[in-house]
Amino acid sequence: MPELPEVETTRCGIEPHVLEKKIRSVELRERQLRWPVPANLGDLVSDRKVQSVGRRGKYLLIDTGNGTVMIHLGMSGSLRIVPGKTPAEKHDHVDFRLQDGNALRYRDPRKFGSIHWIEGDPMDHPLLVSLGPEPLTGEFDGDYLFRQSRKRKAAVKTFIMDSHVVVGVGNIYANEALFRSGIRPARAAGRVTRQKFELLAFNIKQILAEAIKVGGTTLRDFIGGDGEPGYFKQSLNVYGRGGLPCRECKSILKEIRLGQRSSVYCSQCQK
DNA sequence: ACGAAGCCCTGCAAGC
DNA sequence: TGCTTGCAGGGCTTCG
Repeated sequence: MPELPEVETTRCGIEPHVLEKKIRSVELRERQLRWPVPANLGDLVSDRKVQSVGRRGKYLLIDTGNGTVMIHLGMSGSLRIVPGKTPAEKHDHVDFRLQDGNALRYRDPRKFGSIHWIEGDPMDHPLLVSLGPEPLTGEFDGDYLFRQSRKRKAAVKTFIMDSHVVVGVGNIYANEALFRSGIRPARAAGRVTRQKFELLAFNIKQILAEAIKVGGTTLRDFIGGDGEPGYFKQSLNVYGRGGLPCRECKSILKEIRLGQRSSVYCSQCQK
């Protein structure tokens, strides 16, 4: 389940292997993802040289000069570099064959991901144009969250997971950031104090930055490996620990559902 | 404008 | 052991 740190780790991992490289051809084995992959993607990018590998939220942006390939990994997707002859396995849907003999391989068992072709400025694309700020920039802080949340009755956890508020805060890190900040996930966003939002914004940045840092140490796995950054083993305080004792105060962690997402919190530590 | 619910898909776990 | 059922999950879309 790629969250923003995994997407950024993926971006860093593939960048040195595709930047300035020419795409020779594209093999589409499965076009039915979240949205259909353009059938003529191969024609559009063949013989094009990759100009940059960017990211906006959880969308990867591969600029080929005449347009941009926009890739989302959904929750089970991965992108990795494989030697050209590596046989495709069951869920390996797309290969971008590179001039150097390697291929950039897209795998996505659950097909929640997507691949778009964008001409013109990718930031004008409907899926990107109304996204909230990047969490690791100065634009995102406690004051921003406070201002955006006034009169909002939605649960604060749902609020910070809304990509129109801020991008890249998935379920796992939302749970963890709220725990660290001492805020109950179900609390109405409009009733969270400015001070608590300062803390929350700080913790979101901290957690995402930590995860990206750890992900960076496993970059070698991107070549030929399974493409799974190993940082996931990091100890989580609440996510996946419903019914278990809180690591801080030992009381039993509660698990509820908010917006159809599992939410775990400590009723002692979080108010 | 906001919020709640629905939907897409597959692997895995639990139940029989 | 093998089959069936249920569920998780990102995020867009639809409906109220």
